[in-house]
Amino acid sequence: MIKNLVIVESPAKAKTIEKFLGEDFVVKSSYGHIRDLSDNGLGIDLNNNFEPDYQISADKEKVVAELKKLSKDAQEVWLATDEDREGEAISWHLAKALGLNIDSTKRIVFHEITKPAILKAIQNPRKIDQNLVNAQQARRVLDRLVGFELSPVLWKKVKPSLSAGRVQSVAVKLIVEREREINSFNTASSFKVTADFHPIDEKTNQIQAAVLKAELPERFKTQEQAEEFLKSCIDSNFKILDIEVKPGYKSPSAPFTTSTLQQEASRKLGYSVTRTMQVAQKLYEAGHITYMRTDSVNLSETAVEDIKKQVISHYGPNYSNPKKYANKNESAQEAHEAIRPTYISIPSAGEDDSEKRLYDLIWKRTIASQMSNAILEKTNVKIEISKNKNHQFQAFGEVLKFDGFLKVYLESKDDETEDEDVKGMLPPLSVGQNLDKMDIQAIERFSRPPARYSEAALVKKLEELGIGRPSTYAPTITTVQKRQYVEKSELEGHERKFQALTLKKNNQLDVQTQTEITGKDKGKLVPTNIGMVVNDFLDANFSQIMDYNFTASVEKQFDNIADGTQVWKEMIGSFYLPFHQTVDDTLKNSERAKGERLLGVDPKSGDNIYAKMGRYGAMIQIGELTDDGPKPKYAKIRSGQFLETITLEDALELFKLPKELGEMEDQKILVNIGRFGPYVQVGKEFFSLPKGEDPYELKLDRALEIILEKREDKLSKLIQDLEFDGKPLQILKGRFGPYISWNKLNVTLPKDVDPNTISLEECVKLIDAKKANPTVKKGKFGKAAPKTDDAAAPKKAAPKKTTTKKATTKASPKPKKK
DNA sequence: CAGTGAGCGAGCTTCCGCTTGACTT
Repeated sequence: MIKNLVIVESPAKAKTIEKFLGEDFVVKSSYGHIRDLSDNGLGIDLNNNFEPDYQISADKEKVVAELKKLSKDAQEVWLATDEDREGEAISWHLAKALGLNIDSTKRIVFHEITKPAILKAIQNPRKIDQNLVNAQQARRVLDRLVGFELSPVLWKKVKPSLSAGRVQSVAVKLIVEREREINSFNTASSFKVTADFHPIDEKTNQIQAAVLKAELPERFKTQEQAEEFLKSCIDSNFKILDIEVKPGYKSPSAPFTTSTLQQEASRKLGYSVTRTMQVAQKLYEAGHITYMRTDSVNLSETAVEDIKKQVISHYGPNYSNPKKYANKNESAQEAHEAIRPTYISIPSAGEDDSEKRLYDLIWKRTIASQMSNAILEKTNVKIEISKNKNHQFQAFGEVLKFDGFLKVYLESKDDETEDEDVKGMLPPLSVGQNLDKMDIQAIERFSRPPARYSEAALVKKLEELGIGRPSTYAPTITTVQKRQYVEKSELEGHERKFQALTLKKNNQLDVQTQTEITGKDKGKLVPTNIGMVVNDFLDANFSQIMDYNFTASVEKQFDNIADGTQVWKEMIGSFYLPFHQTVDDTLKNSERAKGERLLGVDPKSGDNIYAKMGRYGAMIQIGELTDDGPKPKYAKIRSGQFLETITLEDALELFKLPKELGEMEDQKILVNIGRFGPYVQVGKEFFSLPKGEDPYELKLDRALEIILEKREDKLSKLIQDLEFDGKPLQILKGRFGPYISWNKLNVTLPKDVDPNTISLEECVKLIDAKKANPTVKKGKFGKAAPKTDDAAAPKKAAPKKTTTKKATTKASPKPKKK
């Protein structure tokens, strides 16, 4: 018999709260949502005013059963899920699933896990807020409708198994549009002028050792203009025209939210967003940090107080500046605190290096957020050029007068500024002072296209648009890559020439052509061909969903539902009817989307050459498919090439394979690209090219090398070479020990059998046994279902939702035995 | 595994947001 049962969402939270509440309270966790729309079909009754069909999620049946038992036993049940839309819905679903009274069950909320906050919550229970629950139902139903109506359109009009959704499709759109901005970017070059001077002592006229670095605020468009300017410096005198000193300051950043933590961990530690979340989860479970999925920058009062003490004792009272940060983001729901160390007095925590580094980052950011501004003194110096009054050099100086929070932490920036102006201390200077010129340089610089999104930069953008939630940022990025809409870039870059003009101290003008590497980009998000085709199709037909403001506008309506000023089913109705009409129209009227583009004409045959999507990916086609004419020729596009940018020359290049390299053992050596990548072929033997090797560049010697190497590899794995039923039967060394390979069937040998002496009869027995009882492949990742299971596989009783009708038709097995 | 790109049809795929483990190969 228990007095009080409290249900929260996270088990780690349950443990902490149980300690605060004492022995009259048992605290359990629901592990997030426990019910969801049925996954058998749409899960929404369109004929009954969008009535949702909820079911207990398969992996939650155990939890629900346990909670049900405990709640029957308890005198009082307290629903303490998070204080936001989803949390309210979880409470409601719990009440429904556990059979609790919706009107009398106590609902409590807190958004920080501190003893006073919990005790206060217990003092102030309320009822489940049905309006807020309805707002969540609207959100859920809308997402299901959008996802489950759009995806099938893609299956029919683009390719099977694709997906679309309110969040993922817009994420892909951002990446596609950015890539197009880069493609259409016109690089312009201009000349940036920098100069070094020595100050001259006003009394003694001595040239001093100190160096003053200056630059011209304007840039020159042409080399001629730059040269002309440099020449005007030859006989000029230089002197200080003006010195302006201004105070400045820098403020610390707010404590971490999920999104800012992902960004900083990416910039400072090089973690992917998934890695950041995994490491943070570990720290959270160990009790080192507060909850890591949050959109709030708020710190609890006790935390602010603790941090203040920590700052004063470590750095002194001058460094302390306790303050509250306001959330910039309108869509924030602030159910939790910001991400901070649970105990700020512990400066280091974590099991391994990656945990320690992330904790360190969180600790510093948290401390810094409650510290004083850094105070700077900024100096701007103007330098006169006696023979060229149209221009003035400028020098910038920055002196840190008080470091403040910079003692602990400085936020990084996304764009590594190319020629960052070195702002340091300036030498002592005075107005009217003469300067001695050293080298003056005019270097050609190129304008840069916008940067591709990194994972974390995409998260930042999505958050700004109010799209997605802290718990979904990392999964969304995984999804768009899993669907192969987006890839991580691996661009090597190429050389580019630029001009460097130097006016030497001796007034000689030196002109040099130098080279730099440009266009190198690794690990950034790049759209694939299929990503672009799907994006364009959705954008053309479903502009409402693809609008960056779509989420914001439905969020406004969800807010109205939460306020009780809008009825959720009416909101869904007014969205769904026109939306569904568009789906129908698109299915009926739109062409299959292939991203087809006419590249030009084949110089050999005179046929048209197209770039387009085929069943097996992006390809180039020469000639048209007609009823009677010759078949078109096809070639697969190479990775890194795009349907929308590939040139005719590059396309023709693709048809240079298959290529004959020479002969060996009276057979031709061919090189080609197959379904599984590039390979070399001799007779009936195939050899995959090692990764990174270019089949177009492959030479005969290297091909022979590869062939011999691979043959040796195979030989070293061969233990016995036998024959059975007219087909070779081999005993091979494999990753999981010795195995039999025969007729595309692999059988691992039992441990007690010697692979060197096993007889053919024994092998056949093992093969027959395997055929009679093949191991069942289960597991949800089993995308690559083996196609060769000819022996009737006793499929495990179909997991869910196989209607009886389907089951009976399936139950009569089609014997395909040979 | 290895020169696919036609068409038909059955049966499958799919969303977003809450939470953690249990699983591969």
